[in-house]
Amino acid sequence: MPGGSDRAGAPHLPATAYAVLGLLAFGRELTGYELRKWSMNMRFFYWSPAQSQIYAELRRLLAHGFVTERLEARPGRPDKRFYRTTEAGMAEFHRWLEREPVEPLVIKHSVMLRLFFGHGADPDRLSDVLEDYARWLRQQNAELSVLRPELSEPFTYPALVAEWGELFYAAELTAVEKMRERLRDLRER
Amino acid sequence: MPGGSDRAGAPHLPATAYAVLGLLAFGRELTGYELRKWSMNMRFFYWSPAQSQIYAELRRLLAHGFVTERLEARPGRPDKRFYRTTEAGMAEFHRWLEREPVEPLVIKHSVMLRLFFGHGADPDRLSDVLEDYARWLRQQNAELSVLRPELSEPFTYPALVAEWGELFYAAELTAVEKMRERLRDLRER
DNA sequence: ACTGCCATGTAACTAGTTACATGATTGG
DNA sequence: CCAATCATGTAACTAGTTACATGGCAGT
Repeated sequence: MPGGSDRAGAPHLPATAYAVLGLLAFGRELTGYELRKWSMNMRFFYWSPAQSQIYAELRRLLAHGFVTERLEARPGRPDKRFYRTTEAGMAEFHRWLEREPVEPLVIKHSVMLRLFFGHGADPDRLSDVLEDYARWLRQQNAELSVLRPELSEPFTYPALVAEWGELFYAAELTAVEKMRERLRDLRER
Repeated sequence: MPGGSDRAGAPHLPATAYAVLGLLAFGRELTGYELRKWSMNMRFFYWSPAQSQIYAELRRLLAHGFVTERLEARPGRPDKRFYRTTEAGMAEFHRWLEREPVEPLVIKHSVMLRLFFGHGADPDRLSDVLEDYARWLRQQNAELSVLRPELSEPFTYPALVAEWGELFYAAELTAVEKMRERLRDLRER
């Protein structure tokens, strides 16, 4: 199928492919390297794929005809590769965005997982884990509040998501505080 | 290495293995099938592995000597297999819980992802996506509030996590409402 | 001189999913 | 009698990671 034009309806690529395609849909010509950095800015709400995975998705998108590749020769090392969406790519992006059913939320919340198994642990150690997590949450929020004002003009929607992210991390922080209280109660009882 | 006793420090199994081991650490003898149902109760904060994955992890835990297997013959079909933690398994469980560094939070938030790329979509369609998500969030919360009171005695910590889950979904719900307002503002402007 | 960033590439691996098959038992 | 549940098993696949290699260029 790759290489063809996927005339026969939904190719449902993996989510990572749409993430890459979506980044290119902002209209700029980007390299795999730049895409990787962008995808790292999405880490607040979407796990960042490995570098090798980005390159793999680009090859796949190219094979589907959803992007074009422009090569720039760099003597003595591999060509630099710039990618751009095609019309077919934009169409597929819109189809995904507007018609593809939304996949369920995926969370791997390792902190909750440990608290879930808390009966096997020292409550103080659990409280430490929660405190570490709270620190990390504050860090995320700080990074987001730096990032958000930088998102203007074509990035209205990313700015919206950044705001959502801040709400998310703030809410998580208050929940963590409540859990630490609960742990204190359990210990005192 | 499998088959040995992992005397030489941390074997770092994948998170799924610890989830299974942790469930067994509640002390009951369980089948793969039962473990799968339990793991589905953890879907609120930890993605549920496929059935085949649970069985694979059990084989791995067995090979590591972290669980024992008891067979029950069932004429005409495969033996029923009951699993139980060993001392080594409990030790490994505690090591993971208390000393293994906590993995970072993994989220694949498909709704945020779509909103992030919202410039390519009809705002009404985005609002619909958010509404669907809100409905799902309310559903999760309803299920949790049924589940929570059932968690007593040895399940104090799971109950705690259920409470956290409710806070999580409720907070997410208010964030979604705010995002829908923002979309309305964007459309009216 | 050294560090860090730019930029691509690949091999080997592991985690995980999908989809199917088997067949008994329970409950309406 | 039928559907759902119990219970295991397997093959084929795909998504994704880890770890390494290459080498130029910019700044301190």
